[in-house]
Amino acid sequence: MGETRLSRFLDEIYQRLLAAYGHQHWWPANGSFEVMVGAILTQSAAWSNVNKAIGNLKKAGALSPQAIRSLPLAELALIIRPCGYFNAKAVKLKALADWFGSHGDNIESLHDADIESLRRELLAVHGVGQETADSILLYAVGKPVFVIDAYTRRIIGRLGLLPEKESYGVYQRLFTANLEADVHLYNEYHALLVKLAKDACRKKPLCLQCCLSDMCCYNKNNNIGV
DNA sequence: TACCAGGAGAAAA
DNA sequence: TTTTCTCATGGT
Repeated sequence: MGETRLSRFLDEIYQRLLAAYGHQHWWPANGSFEVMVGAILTQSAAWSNVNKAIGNLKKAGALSPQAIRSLPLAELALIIRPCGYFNAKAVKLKALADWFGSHGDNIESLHDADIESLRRELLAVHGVGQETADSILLYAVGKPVFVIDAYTRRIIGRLGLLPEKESYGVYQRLFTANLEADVHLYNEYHALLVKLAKDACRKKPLCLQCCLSDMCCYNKNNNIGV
């Protein structure tokens, strides 16, 4: 990756966010399988509610791939009820546990797999879309994959780098083509974007908090296409 | 009361 | 192929 104005700009964003918020210590979970479960449960759900559902799974002794596979669907749904969409997510968790089982319930077995084939496998699992697959690859498996979510779109869109409705792949390439493929960097960068978006004021479209407020409309000011 | 939260799959157009 | 609908609890 060459040093470009865009890569310097993305690095500047990262440095400012890190200075403003510090390390985020993501993903907030104990172990890789808990990360995978959280990635499903957090779909269109507030993390506080996901925490309740994960707490319920722990209390029920059901936070393992074996337990999720063996629990009756209705019982699993009841356990994860606080995070919403519980019937749909119970089906998704079972599909994920089945997939993990096909790898021997062993995260180590995934470490040597190449990213693209592993991503294709995950996308074929019911309930796993691009964001969920990439969250699992980055935060559970430890692959250098940049996660794009609604928060990332909102911030990058408001900075003027890309239209908010641009495709997932284009958003992902914005980061991967301009940053070193580094697991720690991708981990922290995404977490910091989420932190900023949660702090930002939704009622003011260009209010991105003080640390980035002067960087808005980068594309217009610098005439750089991405 | 209404809106939103660390999406994705299925159905309809 | 693209858009719309559905899934649903809990906090603000």
